[in-house]
Amino acid sequence: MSPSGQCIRVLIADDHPLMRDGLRSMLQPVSGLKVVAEAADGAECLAKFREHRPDVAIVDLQMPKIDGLQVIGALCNEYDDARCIVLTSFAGDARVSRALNVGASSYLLKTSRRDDIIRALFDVARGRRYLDSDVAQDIATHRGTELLSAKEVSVLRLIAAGKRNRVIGEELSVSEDTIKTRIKNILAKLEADDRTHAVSIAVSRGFIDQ
Amino acid sequence: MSPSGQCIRVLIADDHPLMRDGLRSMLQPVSGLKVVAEAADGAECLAKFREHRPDVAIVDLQMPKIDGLQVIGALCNEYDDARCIVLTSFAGDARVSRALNVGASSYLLKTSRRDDIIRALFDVARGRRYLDSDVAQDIATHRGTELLSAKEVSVLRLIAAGKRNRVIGEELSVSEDTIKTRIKNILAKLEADDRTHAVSIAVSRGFIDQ
DNA sequence: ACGGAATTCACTCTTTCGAGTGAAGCGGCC
DNA sequence: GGCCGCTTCACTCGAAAGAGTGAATTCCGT
Repeated sequence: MSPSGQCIRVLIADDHPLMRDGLRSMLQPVSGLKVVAEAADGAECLAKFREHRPDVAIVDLQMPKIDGLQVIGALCNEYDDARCIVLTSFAGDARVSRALNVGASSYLLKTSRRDDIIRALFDVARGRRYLDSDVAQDIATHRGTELLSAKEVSVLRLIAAGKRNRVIGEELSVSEDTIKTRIKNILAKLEADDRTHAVSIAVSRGFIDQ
Repeated sequence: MSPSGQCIRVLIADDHPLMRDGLRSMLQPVSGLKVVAEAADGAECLAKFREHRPDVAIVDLQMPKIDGLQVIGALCNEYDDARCIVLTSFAGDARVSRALNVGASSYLLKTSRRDDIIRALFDVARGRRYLDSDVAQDIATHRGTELLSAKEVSVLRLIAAGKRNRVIGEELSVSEDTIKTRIKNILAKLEADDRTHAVSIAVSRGFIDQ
């Protein structure tokens, strides 16, 4: 059933004690699964993974110290057979894409049903990917749309902070006209009506946080 | 220990199965507490509360069908002795204030430690209020700042949707100049630099969602 | 090396924003 | 009644934003 023919060994990484309790009590009664470690932040997650080498790690994206994305990236880099499942509160195609790009095998929402989570665990342990139909739908919807470049995201963040184009240009060491061009491209890519709308869309789709 | 001298009877309302599991398994071993019902949405929460009349209800704010705020408002209206604890993922002084205004006795974040949640339950069951130091700090910081009026919030929502002042005026059936005045007041109250900044602040402080 | 995409900057022109100011009606509260 | 905050509307004016175009540059993959 698991790569080792025994139980699938699971690591849980989430900064919410409640969520860890919920996961553990959900997985406990399932035969073929065994929670071997828990972590409350990114650094602890890395350490516990290296110590226990679980078959699957369930990782929240927003964690103290080290971001979940970085943790997954580091683990997948370090171990070819690392299998990570993202379990987070927020959808948004950009977040999903980034997670899959750094090596995650699955992206689950915390609203998921028990069955989906358990099925994802078994699928991922076998080396498959598992995507929720909602989540898959989400990326499919925006597949044609180009993701924003890093520079465009940095502009968006400064826009959200209330900076004017001239100030943004100074902070990023480019001309105000360049900022205008970037914003024009951002508006086109996000199909936004103006800068404010763009920030709203970017937040809901996960390009920028908060 | 509880109002009835027996166990404190608890209702859990949360649309996340994981979170309900976590709460139940956290509260189960605590003597003096007993989870008597669970609900996965607002309507179910109302029904289960009326059926079981728990001593304390732990309610998530974002739930399907009926919003947590409305549920708490209805319950506190219906029963003088209804005690509700908000347990949610998001901080933000506006959200906290609204919850307390409709009758909630406590506002906890899902990042809370087990001890805090259990202490809140016992305090609230005794008719006291319980506020996390972080949360209390949050409202204290913005105490001097006036909350936004309903009309101002409606303008903010339309701004976030990318509408221009003229269009917002048409949709709300007032003149564009009135919209400008409202925005000016919003910017002053939120100490925002421009409309985009105002939306960012409003989202993070819980005046508008998503 | 070549083509293409991304990036940068410039210039014009119209619309929109936001500051500043003033004024008037409405409602609650002391 | 009088104060105060909310709401409404009006008018001016300068600053900022966004549309539209064009063009040079760098970087990347084939």
